[in-house]
Amino acid sequence: MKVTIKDIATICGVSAGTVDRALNNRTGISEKTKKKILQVAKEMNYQPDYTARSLVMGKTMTIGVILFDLYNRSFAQLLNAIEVKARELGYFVNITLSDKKPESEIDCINYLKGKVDGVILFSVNKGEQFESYLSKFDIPIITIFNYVSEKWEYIGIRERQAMKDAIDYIVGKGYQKFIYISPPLAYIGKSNIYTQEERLNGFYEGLEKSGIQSEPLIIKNIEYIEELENITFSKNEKVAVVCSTDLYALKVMHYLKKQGVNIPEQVGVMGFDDIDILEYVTPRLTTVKYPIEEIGRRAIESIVNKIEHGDFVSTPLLDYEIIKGESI
Amino acid sequence: MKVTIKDIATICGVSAGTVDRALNNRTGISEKTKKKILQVAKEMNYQPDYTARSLVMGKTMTIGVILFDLYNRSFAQLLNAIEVKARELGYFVNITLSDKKPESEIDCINYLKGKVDGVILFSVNKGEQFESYLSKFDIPIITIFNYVSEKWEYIGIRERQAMKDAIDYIVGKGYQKFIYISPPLAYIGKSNIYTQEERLNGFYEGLEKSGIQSEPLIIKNIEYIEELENITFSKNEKVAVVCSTDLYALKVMHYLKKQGVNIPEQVGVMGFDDIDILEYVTPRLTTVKYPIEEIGRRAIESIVNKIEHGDFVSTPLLDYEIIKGESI
DNA sequence: GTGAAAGCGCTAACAT
DNA sequence: ATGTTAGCGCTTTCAC
Repeated sequence: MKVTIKDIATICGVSAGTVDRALNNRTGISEKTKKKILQVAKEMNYQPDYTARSLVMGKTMTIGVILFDLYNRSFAQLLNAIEVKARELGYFVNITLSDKKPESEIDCINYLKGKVDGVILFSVNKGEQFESYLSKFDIPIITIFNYVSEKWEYIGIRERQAMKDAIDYIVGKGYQKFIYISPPLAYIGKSNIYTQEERLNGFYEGLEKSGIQSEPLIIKNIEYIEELENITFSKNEKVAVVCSTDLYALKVMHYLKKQGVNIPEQVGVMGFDDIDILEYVTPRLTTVKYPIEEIGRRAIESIVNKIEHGDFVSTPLLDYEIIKGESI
Repeated sequence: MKVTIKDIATICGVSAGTVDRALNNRTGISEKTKKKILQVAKEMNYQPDYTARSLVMGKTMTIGVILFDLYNRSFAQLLNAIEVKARELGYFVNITLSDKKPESEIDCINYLKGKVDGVILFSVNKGEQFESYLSKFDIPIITIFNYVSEKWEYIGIRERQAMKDAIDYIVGKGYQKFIYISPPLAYIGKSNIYTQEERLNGFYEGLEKSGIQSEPLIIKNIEYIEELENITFSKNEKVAVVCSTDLYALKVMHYLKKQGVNIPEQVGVMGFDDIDILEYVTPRLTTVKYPIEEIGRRAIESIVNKIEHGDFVSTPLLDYEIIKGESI
């Protein structure tokens, strides 16, 4: 049967309060009794009941995480980092998935309500209505990647600057014509696609800075490969296809290879994310790498600090690195 | 502030017991009072306190999951399925990662002790000692993928038969020489690599059935690419490189392409898992697909049934499908 | 049909 | 230094 604090108290001939003092390193107990209690507890293989502790302390020792799904390759790394860091600080993690549906995200929040001490939110919602909803939610929330507003603590990377630098790099390679692929942009105004918008902004800024004249083609269609099918890539044009995510870039490369187009001579391809499977793909995709695990760890640290000491640990936007592959 | 059952009781002029009856559809309450209570609860936006409920019911409504990491591409699908199904049945999911270290897996089990009502275990441990350890763990456990012993409920796929069929298929394509790559086999006897062993068994059975004479080369070295570097693939030999996991196969293809080896004419490559990124890789890898999400769902269903009604729902080994690509 | 009371295992405030 | 008591929010038993 389950060993409780009471059992130990009875055996040691002390009260439950004293056992509590011993078990939790509190003051007001003699070394002698403490030692004895600790030993008995160990012998009996005592395991504290976290539920009871939560109830009396009003804390669940759990952090909720809301993501839209787990299919983005980098989320595995993110969750790994979150899980490890949380455990290190004595917290559990409860992951919920919104499946990219704004309504479903609200469900997740409701679901976590009362079950967790804080929430790490990669939001697909935004807007006033959503914010007023979030405001009623009385536990700490930290947003990651998709910015909601200045009211909410945020951790992210310098997406805009990263894409701007990437364009700079590409122009340096002699590319003059640009195609930009980012299907999520179709959801502009409908859901929170902050990171995607920032990347696009960086793209424009990069073009401007480099003085590129020709108008870029922006593809927001999820059937972006079909859009490419309408384009004939002439031998001496050097078109750069900039993709807002590695997955799009991989699909584009796959298509181009099938068409017998030379990469990077004829068409260059650029990705963003540096997902781990790039290691297995030829040619090596040129992309932007950012410290996703760092984001996870910092999010946990910050929210735990908020829970325990009242303040978030604010983090500057994290830096990135351009991975120079062979695709552009 | 938080609304409790007591608040509602006071407002409605009834006792807490009655509120409980109304909120939880219990018998012994008049329609009238029930309706009123429900309405007040809604108006006040009452949210039950799951911690308190857990304490009194002795159940946490949480299922623990132990995996070694999240980097295997298919685990995202597995967890997605688990998460969704668990929520559907009213349970939370608490994921812990053992990082492939047997000691760390024990930590995970200890960690989950008392925090969950049941555990889904993808074990890296095995052996008598481990089993006696598991036996002391007094909540239901269901093992997936890596079989521990007949004492533990298990859900998996027909790995052996799948690999056997795959070999049959490959032989049918005219391949006569075989290389088998499976680095986890180096841990034989040290950790639980049941699925990998089964695949290897299937490989041997397949060769035997097909009457292949030439001895296969079995590579158990994690530096398997380096091993391949020592091999010269002649133009007219048709060597089949069978990999126990898609990730190895991708790396092998990547290497062969760099070497200018023709796939599948000169060397054929076979994978196992059908991870989603295969979609982006040329040539399309031939591989084995199995219903990983089904495993997740069934594991949850079975363990919840055990928790609530005392019995697991036993599941036959699940079936697979050979995905005929262009790599072999 | 409803109320009162006990108690889940633990912590914290107040006595001694 | 230690014991006593109350109570976290809920469920459940037993009266009425």
